[in-house]
Amino acid sequence: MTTKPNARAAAGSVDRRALRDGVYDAVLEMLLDGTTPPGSSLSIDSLARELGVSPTPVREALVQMEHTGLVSRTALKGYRVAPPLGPEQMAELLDARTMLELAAVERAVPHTESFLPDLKIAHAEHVLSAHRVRRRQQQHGQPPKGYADLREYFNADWEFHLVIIRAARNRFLLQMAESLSAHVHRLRQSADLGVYDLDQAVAEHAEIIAAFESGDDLAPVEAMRSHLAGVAERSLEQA
Amino acid sequence: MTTKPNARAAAGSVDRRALRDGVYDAVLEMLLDGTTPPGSSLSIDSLARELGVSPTPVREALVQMEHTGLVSRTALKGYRVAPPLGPEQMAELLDARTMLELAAVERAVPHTESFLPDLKIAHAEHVLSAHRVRRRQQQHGQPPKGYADLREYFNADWEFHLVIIRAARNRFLLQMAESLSAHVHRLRQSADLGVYDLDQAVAEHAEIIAAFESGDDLAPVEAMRSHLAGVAERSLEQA
DNA sequence: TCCCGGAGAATCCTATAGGATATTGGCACC
DNA sequence: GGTGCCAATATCCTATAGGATTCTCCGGGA
Repeated sequence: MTTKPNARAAAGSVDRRALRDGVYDAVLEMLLDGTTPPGSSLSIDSLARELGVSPTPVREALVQMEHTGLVSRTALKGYRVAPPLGPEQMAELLDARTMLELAAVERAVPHTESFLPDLKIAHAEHVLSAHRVRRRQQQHGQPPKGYADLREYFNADWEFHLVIIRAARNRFLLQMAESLSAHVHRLRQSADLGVYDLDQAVAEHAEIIAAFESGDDLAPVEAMRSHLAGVAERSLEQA
Repeated sequence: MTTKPNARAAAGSVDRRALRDGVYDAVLEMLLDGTTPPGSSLSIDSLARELGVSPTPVREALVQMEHTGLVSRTALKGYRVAPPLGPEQMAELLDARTMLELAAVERAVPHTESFLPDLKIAHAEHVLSAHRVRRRQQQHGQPPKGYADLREYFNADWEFHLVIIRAARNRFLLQMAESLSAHVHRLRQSADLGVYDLDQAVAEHAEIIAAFESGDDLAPVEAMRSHLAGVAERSLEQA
């Protein structure tokens, strides 16, 4: 979290964020670390005390987080951490993601030239973070679950996919992808295969790039399909 | 708003709603009526005074509404009504919707038997509300934009599609559809063709039902594709 | 032993107050 | 006449207080 690669291509104006945005990020990190037991209740006041702020911004952050599905609200009762993804929900998530990303690839193909550099940069960062995780894994034994480098690796992986989805030039597709993003991250660390998945994921990403470069319009779709099938297989075998 | 057809199939327990939920509905209605000029600013305090509540629940309702895209927030500056959908965004919306709904139909086909009754019920309500709008249109001349019967017609139309999407048995697909719903409604009243669209929409819905009943696995997809193409054509010719 | 009811605590929800920030209008100055 | 600066206002954002609701626990009765 040293850098903020949030690509606001508009102006360089870094408009100040309100406190509730910071609380949102904090709670998000807390949830994605996997330390909070799923199903447990999230008390507004507890979070407020823990973060050293008043309940008001915490409430708003939770309202904003509700639509992601990471927390569920019951009126007058409070918020609870979303239960873990069962096998069915995992399959549904992978199915929905596949549908979305294949459609995105189809729409991105005509603009290959314009986004291919970005894709290569994202891939480079992915390779780099993978290398870092691998190194860390060899030095120390099994790292803790919510390791910072691992989180960064996840982000780089997802960013690779986001570049393609952005290239589809459809803000609603992008919106759908972002609404799925939290669940995808949760799935990855739920079945914590992420560590063993490194080489295959990188290789498959490379094949996707190669497919875009081939000039064949159908190749990228197939490459992405193959990649997501691999992700699905590796995810479900763990469960 | 005499009845609440919110189909919570779970239990009959009508858990009391908090005030902020009511405010959300009120603001939503206000926005979907088309009376609020797009791009204008939404003052928290003004809304609070207008609704007779304190700013606190209004703030939370707006936070919840932000992710729908109907309002846009700038930190420390406030909320604004989303600008109207330009031709490009309309095309993107229809494209995304088509992708989503075709995928949903594919996945719903195996469960045709179980949801076909619901679909017929939804269609009946659609026909009914269409009839009501047509009557009203013949009696009085051109009704005002945010007419109650028209709103109900829109809801019935969308509910028909939702039945199919629910039958796909993928909560993430459903989640995506709901995130699109507000924009679909806005598009309909933006290009206020809705009034002249009645017969064709009803007829195409009937063809979709017939396709599901035919037993041919591909027919429903084609029927839906044809319907959505018609919607797109009728929407874009208005703009 | 099991079930029921009520007191207390914890939590949520709304209202209000005050500090912080952005916007607007006017005035001096070039 | 145009431009920049400064005060005044409006608005947002956060903190705190109090009412309303739900949960917990414990004791009495069947």
